[in-house]
Amino acid sequence: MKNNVKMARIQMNLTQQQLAEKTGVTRQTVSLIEKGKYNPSLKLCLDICYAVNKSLNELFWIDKEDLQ
Amino acid sequence: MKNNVKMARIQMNLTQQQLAEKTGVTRQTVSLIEKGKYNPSLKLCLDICYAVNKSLNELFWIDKEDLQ
DNA sequence: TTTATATGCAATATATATATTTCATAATGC
DNA sequence: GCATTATGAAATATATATATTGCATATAAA
Repeated sequence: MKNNVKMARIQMNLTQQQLAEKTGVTRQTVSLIEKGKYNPSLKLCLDICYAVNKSLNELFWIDKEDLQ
Repeated sequence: MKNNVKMARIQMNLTQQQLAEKTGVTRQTVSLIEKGKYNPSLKLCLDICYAVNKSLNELFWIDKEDLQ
């Protein structure tokens, strides 16, 4: 589950801890998502989008051929 | 978790059963997602997008003010 | 050298997405 | 009327996202 969360977070000058607080999850969850080790829920994806001012497509889109 | 899955599925002339088969889940899961009773995983959202040829933003975006 | 910050990772616990099975109902065609 | 298809829903089981806690390391600042 590759994504652009880390890049967007850094652009917004947020630490993992700060993004976690803004989205209501723990730092570990943010870390695992950035590392591509989790398959996050839609609600969490949306909360991350709101926190870093990006769209679902910008942060989470993966072309069909590139999934798995 | 309101979304546009049902509309897109019908546009593609797919039954819930057919969409479920294309996305590798059960009919019940498709039903609950269309009804807004589930918070689906990103991978399933992407699989649905591929099946109905829509983007994450088209099917699943919710403005911040409209989430809960 | 110490202290604080940022991140990664591992182990266990909990919540919930999803599967499985079953039943109900409405619509359609025979 | 009966059979089939499409959908909704409920009950229980399973897999996994997420929480919690704790530890390790690197970096920077004091």
